[in-house]
Amino acid sequence: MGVPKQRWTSEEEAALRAGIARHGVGKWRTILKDPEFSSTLSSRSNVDLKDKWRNMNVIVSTSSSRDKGKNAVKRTRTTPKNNDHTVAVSTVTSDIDDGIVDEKRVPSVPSETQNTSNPKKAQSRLDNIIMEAIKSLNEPTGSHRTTIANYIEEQYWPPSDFDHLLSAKLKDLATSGKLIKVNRKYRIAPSSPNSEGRSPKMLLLEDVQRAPIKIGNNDSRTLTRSQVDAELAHIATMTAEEASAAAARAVAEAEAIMAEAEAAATEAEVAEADAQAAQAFAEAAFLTLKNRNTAKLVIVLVHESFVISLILLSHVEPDFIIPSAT
DNA sequence: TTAGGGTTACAG
DNA sequence: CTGTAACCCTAA
Repeated sequence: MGVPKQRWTSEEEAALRAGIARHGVGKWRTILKDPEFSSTLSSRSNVDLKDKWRNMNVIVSTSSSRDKGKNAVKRTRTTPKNNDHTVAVSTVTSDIDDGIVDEKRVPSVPSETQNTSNPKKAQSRLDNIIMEAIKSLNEPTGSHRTTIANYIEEQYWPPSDFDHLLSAKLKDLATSGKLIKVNRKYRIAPSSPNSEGRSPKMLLLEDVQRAPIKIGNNDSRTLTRSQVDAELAHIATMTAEEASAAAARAVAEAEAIMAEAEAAATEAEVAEADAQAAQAFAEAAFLTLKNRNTAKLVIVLVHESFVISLILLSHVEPDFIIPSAT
């Protein structure tokens, strides 16, 4: 028929992103009904939104596979060893004031002191986040620092000194040629040296130092609502800095635990072990965070890799979700 | 209505 | 031919 394929325009993509930021992932119908986006997305159905979002989140398996060998590997498959942990996320609560996004990813930014053991992927996570932000903003003339900061604040949970870090990083990236600065606006350099190694929206918890952490493998089942509430109450009294520091430590420990779980899974080399390890990891991670007085924790398990998302907000309803794998 | 698998159209 | 993005189908 006359409409071969309706390619998504950047306006539509922006509307979708904004809609998701406002209503959350999965609320396609809601987004569509929002007068704010209904106009630009008038020619799209809720299913279209879902599909588009899926496409935008496709895990880019860092190509490098189309050389001479024929890698018939699915792109969603990550190699068991030294692989990356895709952090995606989802969840949310919404009753907070407007402007608060439901979906946040947690960058382990607070401690920018971890690149001592990996000169290869020298890029820090913040760098990746910045690149992603600029890419997502997709402004033809580049984006202002404030715009970038705003985007990151919506997508992640920035540390208190984030603005300062951002400025430093932007300057650094511009100096190193990864970004081009024009009239106070930053844009991705055309031939970015690492144009291959970036996954659009994945944050990686990577190469964690193995730590002697023991996974409490018992009946530490899902915590009850009241337990979480109690923790929450405690959190409410914490200062942003305290919570921030606690979260940073929690993330570090969670990463270590993840390394453990991953090792276990590798040894067992069985899908089932995968699930078990993931389960153990989830429980351990949660306990760790619980002890750290984290306000809100959301753990999502996915079949192929362990996906963990930690959300720290001081005054929101706690969510605790552990969908089963497979 | 949504999530996920499958199919088709298009570009490189 | 292959990979990607839009679109379709259907179970839950």
